[in-house]
Amino acid sequence: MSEINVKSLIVESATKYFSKFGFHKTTMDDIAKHIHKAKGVLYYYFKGKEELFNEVLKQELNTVKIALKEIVASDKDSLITLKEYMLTRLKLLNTAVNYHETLEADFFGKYLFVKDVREDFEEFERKQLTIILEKGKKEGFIDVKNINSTVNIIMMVVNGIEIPLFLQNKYKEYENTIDELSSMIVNSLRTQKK
Amino acid sequence: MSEINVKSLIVESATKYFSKFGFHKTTMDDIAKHIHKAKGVLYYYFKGKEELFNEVLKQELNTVKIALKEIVASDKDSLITLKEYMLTRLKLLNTAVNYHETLEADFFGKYLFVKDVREDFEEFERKQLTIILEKGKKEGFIDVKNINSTVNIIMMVVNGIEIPLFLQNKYKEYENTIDELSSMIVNSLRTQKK
DNA sequence: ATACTGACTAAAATACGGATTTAGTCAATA
DNA sequence: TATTGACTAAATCCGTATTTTAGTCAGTAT
Repeated sequence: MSEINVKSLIVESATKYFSKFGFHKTTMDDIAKHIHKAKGVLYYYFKGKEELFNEVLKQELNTVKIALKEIVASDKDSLITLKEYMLTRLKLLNTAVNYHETLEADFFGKYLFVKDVREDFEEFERKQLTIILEKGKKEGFIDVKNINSTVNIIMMVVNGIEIPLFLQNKYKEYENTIDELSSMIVNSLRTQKK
Repeated sequence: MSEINVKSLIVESATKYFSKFGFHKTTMDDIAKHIHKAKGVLYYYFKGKEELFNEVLKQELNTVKIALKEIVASDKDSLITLKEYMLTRLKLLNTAVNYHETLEADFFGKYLFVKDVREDFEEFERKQLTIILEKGKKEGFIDVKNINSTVNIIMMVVNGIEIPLFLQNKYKEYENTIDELSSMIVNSLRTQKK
């Protein structure tokens, strides 16, 4: 029975509950009962509920990270890569319900304990975008004076639309618009033929 | 005393209070006392608190509308007009505190009574952007296949960044990024020289 | 030492009743 | 038509009692 890692069982169960009911409506007892253990064992593996949630969130974002890394690593035209990156990012995050819950962290004082994981993800994204833009610049497809500032803009746009998209469930409705928005941004970076 | 329009006195006073304390922290009595009238008189001119707030919000947005109309009516290059439109829009809305309060309308069930005014403003903006793009298309500066769809994108972007900008007071911090974002969007619409 | 239990505690969330505030009404008045 | 101010009903506030739940820990088993 304990040949299977209990810690990962806990995370698995926690993922189910947090995803379905959210952080507040999930109790540590729910999770413990679900894996037929006493509640105390959760505190053997995790400092507390917040740390456990962070772990779940981290794993959720990790699958997104992996997919995005793959896109960035591809040897396609960097303009295509950028568009794919944006579309995939939004598509995958659209199903990341625990991430959705933490969106409130930015706008209220809520979910402050999730700051580290969110910042880590943001840093990751900045890095990937920088890689894409640098590659594009080197190859001559992309023309930007200041890469860092361009990254800021893209981050601002993709972060900005998250709330209407995810918290108001408008993703499907706006899918087309998102696609065209991505194209638009990519176009504005395309090296002009003079 | 009543040669001056009492209705506008009420709105003036209401504007002060709503702007300073917000909708919930302002009482009808506050407003009435401030103009040395009995509370009942407010209900002679307005159906209730919500209608009064709507009137205040309407006027607040109206000054923005007027400024934006002026920009759209100018005979500058339509690409410049578009950029000016976006920057002015954000700059003016940044100080529209009652509008800020209604931003929550979108993301919670709160402030539903403000729906009409918000929708009216959105319609106004779509109209202005359409005018700019059509003019640009006619003059050959702007190259878009579908104007309506481009309007959607621009609306999505400018609406999207409102929350971080206004509710988190990041306007000053992001002023540069906003400027570059506007340039970027404008650039993506610029007719390519082939 | 490692993994786990389950009773225990303290803190947070919830429920509730009573007091207070406040939105909205209306008959009277000028 | 414009305004008053007392009145009502609804919402908010507030303290408190109750319940739920996060987190602890001494003890058990392996």
